[in-house]
Amino acid sequence: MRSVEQSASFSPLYQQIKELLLESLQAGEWQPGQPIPSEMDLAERYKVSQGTVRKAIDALAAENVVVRHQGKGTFVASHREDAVQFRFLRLAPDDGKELILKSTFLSCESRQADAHIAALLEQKPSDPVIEVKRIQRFGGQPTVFETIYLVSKRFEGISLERLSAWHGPLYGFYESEFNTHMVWAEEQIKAVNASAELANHLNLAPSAALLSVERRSFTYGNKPVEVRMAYYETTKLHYVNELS
Amino acid sequence: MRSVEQSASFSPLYQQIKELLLESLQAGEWQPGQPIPSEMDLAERYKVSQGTVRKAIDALAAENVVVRHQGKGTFVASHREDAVQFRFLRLAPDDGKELILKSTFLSCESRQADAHIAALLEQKPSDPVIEVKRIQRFGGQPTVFETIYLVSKRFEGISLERLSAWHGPLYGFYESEFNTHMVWAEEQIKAVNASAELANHLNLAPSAALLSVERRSFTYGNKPVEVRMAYYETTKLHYVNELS
DNA sequence: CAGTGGTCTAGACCACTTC
DNA sequence: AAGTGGTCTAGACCACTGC
Repeated sequence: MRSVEQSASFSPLYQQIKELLLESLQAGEWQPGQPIPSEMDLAERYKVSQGTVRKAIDALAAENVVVRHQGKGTFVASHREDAVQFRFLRLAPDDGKELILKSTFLSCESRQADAHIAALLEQKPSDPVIEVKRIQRFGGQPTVFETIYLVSKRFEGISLERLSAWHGPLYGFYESEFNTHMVWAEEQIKAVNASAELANHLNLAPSAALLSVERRSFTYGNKPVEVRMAYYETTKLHYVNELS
Repeated sequence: MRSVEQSASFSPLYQQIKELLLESLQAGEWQPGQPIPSEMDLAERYKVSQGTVRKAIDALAAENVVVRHQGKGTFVASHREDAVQFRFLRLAPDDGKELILKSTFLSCESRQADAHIAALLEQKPSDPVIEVKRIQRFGGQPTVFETIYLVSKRFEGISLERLSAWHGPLYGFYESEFNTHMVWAEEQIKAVNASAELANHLNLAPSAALLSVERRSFTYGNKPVEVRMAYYETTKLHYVNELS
């Protein structure tokens, strides 16, 4: 009864449906925040049972690609929604209060990527990348200094003005203005002593300990599109992680 | 047809089955590394369909409480298996090679918990706790200094000799010797400057930057049983995290 | 009330492991 | 060949949302 033939490496039907759904998402057929068709409609479209579509969507929901709402529908995940923020911003104040960061963008320039950044973004070393720098303040204190590298092709037209005019999480900005939704990211964390430049930016004694967080973010299809080199001043904040 | 009546706050059958399975695990009915009964047997036991048992086990597998092996059975998760190591040890060498740490235990004493530790372990401030200190070396260099606090009741008879005689991950030791399996943990990470004592232990210049990792680990039933205060020297290693 | 996702069942068949 | 988990189907019914 299965409508797709089996190959040497067996892939269950619901996996294939999942891939088809991902392709539609990648192609922009359904936009972040908007509903995808109902399970019944998709079952009809792909000529499989509702249960099989359900399993495909379950897998996408487990990966936070899609969000289910009983009685309403299934929606494409969006960074413009509050609940999603803390998946990518793993900082919390030590006193348990709410985290409020205030962003100031310092620069936004196109430059040739160095070999390391180019490799991380899967670009040719000669390709240009966009470099953005910003500071975030917590309770008035400069607390986070970030250098952000973006794949040029995807973010054409980005500027210091547009960044500064945006209020809200950066990933919401990418989504609204550049049609780019981040699906997941990997981080490498170290403790480092502040350089003279960093100490200056963050108003610290030189050699103060800072948390160094290198993040690489991926959009649909596991394409890396952003690399961040961040430094967190962690006397009043901490990075939170759950091992499960 | 459902064999359990509904209450004010609706809980689906498979959730209830999941809770029953967790109770059996907590009671030690099935031991880590050993198989639980087949889905058919469990369906018979709880008088539900195989599909419902399946959904309960799916949930437990998603939480890493249990591991499925097609054709063989479903097994209680164990820290004595290689694959599980990296869920709780999130360190990786910068050069991409394999991580090999060599443990040396420094002390193991019973002492009265201070208020903070007692609260984290959900003990009364007057209750005793066990305090263990150890150093881990990476490529000969002292790299990790840890102070570990354990709930006394669960770890009666622990000693420096027994700790030193064990080879392998500590969580495997807890499992084998004290019948205690860790299910999940939460970590709070900061960057700090090394104290004189730490600099001495880790053979560093004073005020070197160290990664401070405070971990609280939980066994079945979300009972906290271990707190760790660890310091990582991160010039050749980094902490890895995936945001998904 | 209709439409959505969520649960539960029963049965058939597939893939993998072990004997 | 027998037993395990894994897939797929079809149908019934439940819970939640919005008109």
